[in-house]
Amino acid sequence: MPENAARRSRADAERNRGRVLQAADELFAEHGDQVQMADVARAAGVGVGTVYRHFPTRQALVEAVAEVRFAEILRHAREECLPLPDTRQALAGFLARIGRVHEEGRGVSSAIEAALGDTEPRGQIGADLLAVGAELVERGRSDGTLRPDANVADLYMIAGAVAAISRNAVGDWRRFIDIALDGLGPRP
Amino acid sequence: MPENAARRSRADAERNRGRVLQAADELFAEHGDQVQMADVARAAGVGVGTVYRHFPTRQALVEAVAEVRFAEILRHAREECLPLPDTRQALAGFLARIGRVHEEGRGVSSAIEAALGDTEPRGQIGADLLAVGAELVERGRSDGTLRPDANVADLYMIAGAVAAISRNAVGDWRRFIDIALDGLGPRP
DNA sequence: GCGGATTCGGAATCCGCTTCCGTATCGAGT
DNA sequence: ACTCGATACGGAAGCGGATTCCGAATCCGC
Repeated sequence: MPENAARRSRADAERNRGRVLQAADELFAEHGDQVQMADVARAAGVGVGTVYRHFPTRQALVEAVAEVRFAEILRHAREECLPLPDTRQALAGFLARIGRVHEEGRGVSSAIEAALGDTEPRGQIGADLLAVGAELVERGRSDGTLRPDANVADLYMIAGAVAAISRNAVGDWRRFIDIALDGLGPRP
Repeated sequence: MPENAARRSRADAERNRGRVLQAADELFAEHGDQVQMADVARAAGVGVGTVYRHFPTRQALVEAVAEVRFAEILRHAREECLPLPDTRQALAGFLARIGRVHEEGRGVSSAIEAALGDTEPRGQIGADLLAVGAELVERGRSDGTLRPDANVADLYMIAGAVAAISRNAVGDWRRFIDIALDGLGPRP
């Protein structure tokens, strides 16, 4: 079941792409930014040339790994958080997943920051995440979980903060989520 | 007035160190991470070898620049924030200075993050900043500006978040400061 | 003003990302 | 099943930037 026959005709190429991506994910997670392209190639059992065939640049590889992580965050948000009846819990669960992913994949995370200067995803997944966030914030505003002037940008900003805190192990990000959501709650 | 005669006997060395530091500060602030050691040397009017004599590594140079910025934050905190009678204003002013410094020196800031994986200072200045923060938090707890369980680690964490947000231009960090301080305020 | 110690300058070296191209493999058509 | 053009592979060479090295220049106590 080739995802797109016009784009990728050969099966071995697809398989190698997957191997490289997985090897990169694991190595980045374990050794962080200091992983070299040659290491990735060796771990994936291919030559450097092959790595570059699929990911034209080190940064592109890092982004591809990042996209996998963000896709997971999006899936979790849609399937686990949106259904929760308590909006506060939904928001906390969403942010907590971001914290956890960045904490576990600290290496990936810092590699992304180093490569992109920003930890948030772009493209389709980014847009979808924003949409889910907007929905949660809207719900929060109408059910009184959030103050009336709360908006997606606030959530986005807090998400970035959670990512930075967990990535750098600068403190207890779970506590931070509580503080931030209290701050975004209705004014007394 | 040699700061330490035993450590630095020759005056020209001291002068060159200063030139390099200043050139690096300006270049990092303007061009960010992409500045090369040779650029710094040229801008400072010295050879690369001289840069390396004073800062054994690119990272060491970045850290030295960072220390200058953090010293400025510390000075501001002590002289401008501590004297403020309103603790909330003092905390906001402290955090705002962090935001501003990171916003203006975005290049330095990301270079630091790239080099250290963390944006907070170490050593004496770091300890002093922590002490000032502790004093502010203590005041806030006793005068009711902050909730009873607030602690320095919370402030430290929020400071890290402000730094990350302003560095990455991920949102309005002034608004974030308000939200975070509301969250750290007394529970209703 | 002299001499040893210290610092300077920048060419040479090292290292990691990226490119290039001859070789190996795939798979559509027969 | 076999052939052939197209596609992908591997890894050596190219390149750019950080770091090292060492002879020349400069400083400072005497």
